[in-house]
Amino acid sequence: MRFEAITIKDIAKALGLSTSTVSRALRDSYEISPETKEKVLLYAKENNYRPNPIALSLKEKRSSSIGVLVCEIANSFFSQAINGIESVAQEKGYNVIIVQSKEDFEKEVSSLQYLASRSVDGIIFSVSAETSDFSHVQQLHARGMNMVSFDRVVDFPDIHKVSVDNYKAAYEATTHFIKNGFTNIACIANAAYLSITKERVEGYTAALRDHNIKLDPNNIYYCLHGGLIYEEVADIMSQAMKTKQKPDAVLACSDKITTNVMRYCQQENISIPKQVALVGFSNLDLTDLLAPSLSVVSQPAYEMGRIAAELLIKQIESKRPIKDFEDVVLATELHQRASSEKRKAKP
Amino acid sequence: MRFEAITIKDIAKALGLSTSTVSRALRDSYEISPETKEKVLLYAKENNYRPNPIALSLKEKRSSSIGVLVCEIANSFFSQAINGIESVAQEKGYNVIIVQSKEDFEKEVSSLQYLASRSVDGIIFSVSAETSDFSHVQQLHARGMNMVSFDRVVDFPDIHKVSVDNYKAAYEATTHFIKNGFTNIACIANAAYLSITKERVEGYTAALRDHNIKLDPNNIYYCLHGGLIYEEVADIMSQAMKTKQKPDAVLACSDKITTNVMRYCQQENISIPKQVALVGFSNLDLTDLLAPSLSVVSQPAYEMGRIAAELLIKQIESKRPIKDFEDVVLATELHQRASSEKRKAKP
DNA sequence: ATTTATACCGGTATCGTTTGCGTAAAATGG
DNA sequence: CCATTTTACGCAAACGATACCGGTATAAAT
Repeated sequence: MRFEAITIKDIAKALGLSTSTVSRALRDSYEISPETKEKVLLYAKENNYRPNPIALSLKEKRSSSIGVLVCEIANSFFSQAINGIESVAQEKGYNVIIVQSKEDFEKEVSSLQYLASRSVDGIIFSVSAETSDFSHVQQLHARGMNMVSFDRVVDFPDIHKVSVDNYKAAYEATTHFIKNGFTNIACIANAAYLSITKERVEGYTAALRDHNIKLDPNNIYYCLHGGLIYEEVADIMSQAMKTKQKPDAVLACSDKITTNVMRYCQQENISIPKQVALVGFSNLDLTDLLAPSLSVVSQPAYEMGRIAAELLIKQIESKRPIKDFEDVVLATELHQRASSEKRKAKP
Repeated sequence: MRFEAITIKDIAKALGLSTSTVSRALRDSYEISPETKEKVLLYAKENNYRPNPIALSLKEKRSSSIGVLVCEIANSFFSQAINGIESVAQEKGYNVIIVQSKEDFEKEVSSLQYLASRSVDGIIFSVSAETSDFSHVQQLHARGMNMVSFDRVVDFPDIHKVSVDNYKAAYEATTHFIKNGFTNIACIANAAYLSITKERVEGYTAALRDHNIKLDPNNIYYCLHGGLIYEEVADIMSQAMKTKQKPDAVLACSDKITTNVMRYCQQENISIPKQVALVGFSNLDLTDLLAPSLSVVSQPAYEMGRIAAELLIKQIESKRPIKDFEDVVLATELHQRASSEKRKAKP
């Protein structure tokens, strides 16, 4: 079955005009008499005429759609970001095509290829945890695709970037731990290649250094698959809890890692924050309702999505190539809650 | 800036052939000599040729894209469902365009209009909480748009429907309350017009009846805006807690309502389940980590998305109009946790 | 009376691809 | 060696909309 819409030809035939006249009448050209315009407009309205966007795309060589690559839609951070992207896109008459990498490198490559082959006008992307080689992205970019790097940013030049101050976020979270009396702080980070991982680990180590705490490199753990699967995080936690100097606090560097750490502690009857304190990166809106209420670093996901979409669309619609590329860095928020509370008297 | 891709014309020019020959060679037509085919295929591969989907769409009168209308992306149920839809779409070569109604009727109408004007091949939709008049949907459907009704289904004929057994879900949840000794059970439902609301309220009332508990109509509350905003739920809760016979249990009939009820109880220092027990519809994957761990009715969102997408694509690709429309009803799962635990001795 | 201006509108190419039809050259048959 | 078939390719139309390039009719100016 097919959905048949009225075309400019139908109008022309019905009114005994040529297609060009109808087209001009619809676009309110000065060359068309008021009477003809009125007739055409009336007929178009009555028959609910909409210009065929596909024909327009072919002619204008643009599709009025933007692609979004994220690792997973069903993730609070990304769904909020997509929300922001979608809201801007809708305002500007673009539609949004979403693809997921599932933190898988192959799927990321094919997804980007897919977006390009669907001739999107531009792409907003956050690379997968498995991605250490960015050449597929760079190639697309070099071939002229409009792209905005987002969240997990890439560091090649001439590209807009939208991210948060991950260094500061991790620094503040770590400092918060230290101020509350925790000193043996483990850091469970995402895959090592990711920008966010590097920055967060740097913030973590800097905070330790600035507070004269010796860094134990073994206290830093990496999730090669982004902590998407529970076992990855559980293994790390069990490994960490078996070390001689058990960590007394854990900084979980992603949404999934955070919830999986919590789940692990619950299953293993590890009390938070008594045995292990926890601060996690998360954008869920009910972390305050968890047991214990969870200290989180939250990111302005919706805002990031909006900004990324605005930058991309501006670039798409720009007549000449953009020269000045922005590197937007937003602030995170640290919410201090029970999961990282200062310990009561401990001799 | 623009992303320029190679076309069939470029190949033709480069190889001194006509476009039709190239086209046929690429489609492996028997009319083309093996040598020519090889030349064309090689050149195409080397230059990474991809057929322009927009030109194809124009010719074939199909866009290979499907629209999805949900009330909100950043909602665990819908993001999981979208995940399912996207996975099927990707397999079958479709892309997914997502629009949100934000539970707003006007936005729903314009979003559907938008999808139609973007010439999607079909639409999977869940109506907004504010929608009581379905004529905009019905019109689109009558004009030949392929549509699958999903989650909040509409009841007009000749349309595929994918939903869960909401009646049974609410019946089981209510029965669970009763078995655990709760008798004055409030039901906070979504907007009254929605199919899910009707079915859930019916399941709730049936369970009461079957256990010889008199139904107090005042114990049923409706959220006109789907509980999207906190105040809507908070008002209902404060109203409920002011009644002479305070409810001892609350059945929260949507994701947002559930978390907002929890938030209200926390802010007002109402102990769950001591003062009020709670069972909520939710698809979050950390309800077991909440304080108290939350009893939930969860829906197979991913599976629902997959089925809806499969039905829709089958319908799109069907040569003749579909006669048999399916009404897929999946089962929910009731997870019994602390928030609805039986009370200890109470004289 | 001839030119010029203006108002209004049509023809046609174009975007990239597919496809029915036409046809030259090669191959086959007698 | 001629007639017929087969092979292998090109031409052109079509999808819907736009825009350049025209053209005609009427009216005004020379």
